[in-house]
Amino acid sequence: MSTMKLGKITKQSDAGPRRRYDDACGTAHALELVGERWALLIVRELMLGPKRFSDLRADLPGLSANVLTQRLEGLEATGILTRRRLPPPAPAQVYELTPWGLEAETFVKSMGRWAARSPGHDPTMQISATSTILSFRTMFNPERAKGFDATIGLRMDDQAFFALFKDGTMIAERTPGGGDIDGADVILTGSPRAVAGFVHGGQPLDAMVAAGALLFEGDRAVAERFATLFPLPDKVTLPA
Amino acid sequence: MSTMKLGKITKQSDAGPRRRYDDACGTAHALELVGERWALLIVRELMLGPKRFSDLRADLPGLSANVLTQRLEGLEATGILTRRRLPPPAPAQVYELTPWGLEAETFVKSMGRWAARSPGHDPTMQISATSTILSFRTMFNPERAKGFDATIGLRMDDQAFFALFKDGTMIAERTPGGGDIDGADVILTGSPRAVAGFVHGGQPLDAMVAAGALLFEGDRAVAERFATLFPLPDKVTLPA
DNA sequence: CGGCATCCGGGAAGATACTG
DNA sequence: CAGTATCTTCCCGGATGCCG
Repeated sequence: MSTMKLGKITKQSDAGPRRRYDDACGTAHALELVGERWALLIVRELMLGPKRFSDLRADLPGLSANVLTQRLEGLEATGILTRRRLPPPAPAQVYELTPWGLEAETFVKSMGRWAARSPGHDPTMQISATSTILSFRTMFNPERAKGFDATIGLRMDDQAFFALFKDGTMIAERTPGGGDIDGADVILTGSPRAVAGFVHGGQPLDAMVAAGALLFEGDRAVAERFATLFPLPDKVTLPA
Repeated sequence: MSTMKLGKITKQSDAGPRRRYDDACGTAHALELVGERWALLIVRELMLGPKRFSDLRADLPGLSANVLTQRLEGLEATGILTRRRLPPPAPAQVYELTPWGLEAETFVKSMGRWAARSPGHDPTMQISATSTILSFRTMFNPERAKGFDATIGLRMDDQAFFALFKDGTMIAERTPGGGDIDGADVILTGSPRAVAGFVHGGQPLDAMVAAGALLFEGDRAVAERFATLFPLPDKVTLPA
């Protein structure tokens, strides 16, 4: 084997599914873009900002490196994400949604809201930090946030997020560097699952803190109020 | 091989995908419900009312009976659709979305709108009658329909549809029996592809009628106006 | 360690033929 | 018309290993 670098030639980086639907319908085309297994979950994980290959692997347990590579190639080829190299300080490669890729948030949330009504949906399973924040954006009820002005800081999986409430609106995002939420009225630290259990599952704050699942700092009343702003939709009752 | 009928015993009709995502995120659960190949397109085809097995096969070329059976079982088991037997006159079996299944229209349309911006989307391909009507619902622009009061009848694939415009709103549906659109201001008859070509593709009515692709009856001005009410979103320009 | 390529086993999807 | 049975193909998932 020589050291010749011919690898790229044989690569024939095809993107997209080999099996077509041959359908002009927009929905069918959407499925060709993000309908393959894991594709939409990868998009979801990038919704709050760029991530590295290994971040994606960590946040999507069960997804093999093999398939992740294929999906990233496909999503890049269709213009949903781009691959970018970070500046010298941390010369890592990250994957980032394009503006159009970001627009997928609309239907990703819409799908989540619909599926949350399924009798088969179990909200107590493993969940990623990104999914948790997106679930806030999905289930946020402006009515309930009337008159609630506060900032909530969240630490999950060594990342920092914040939710800023003002005039019945919410902005929920990931902080760029991973820090800088110190001025928040409340800071909650714990696994995404614990945070979701508190906010969506209605589990009492005291119990979770006592169990060591959640770390709490700041104004207790604000935290309690925060947990009421994201009501889950009613479950469907199957005709059966 | 004996003629013993043991088939049902070994059938173990499981529904849903064997491969799980194990993710509490609503989006992930949605993918377990309708993320398998063809599943969402079957849901789409039922969006305007019940259909028979063979209707679905006809409207989804490329989908084999094999897979259709599996999907229908899965979608029934999760409560997205039900199987119903029609009364004596036509003792056929039909598949019908449950109320919850119908709610999927929200994100089906949202996906379609998003994907229509894809550079890879080719609206001139084959399309089903149902998709065409759904594309009207998706792309309808109330602003452009201000002051437009009219009823458009459509005949596609031996089914009848209508679009009723009033006060800047639109109701677009399939007629139950397949007829009764005779009072419409305009009646267009042709393949879904031809209708979509006229409405979305901006192809001139005269040319299409001359080519025999479209049959036109009624008020020409109304027809021309109708074709302006569903502007497609701008295509994405890839950074390349 | 991050980003792949490669090989392998199991299972889902596709095509065709066949049955009540 | 409404599926079922069978065979083939190919995708998915896991493991391993290469290379910077």
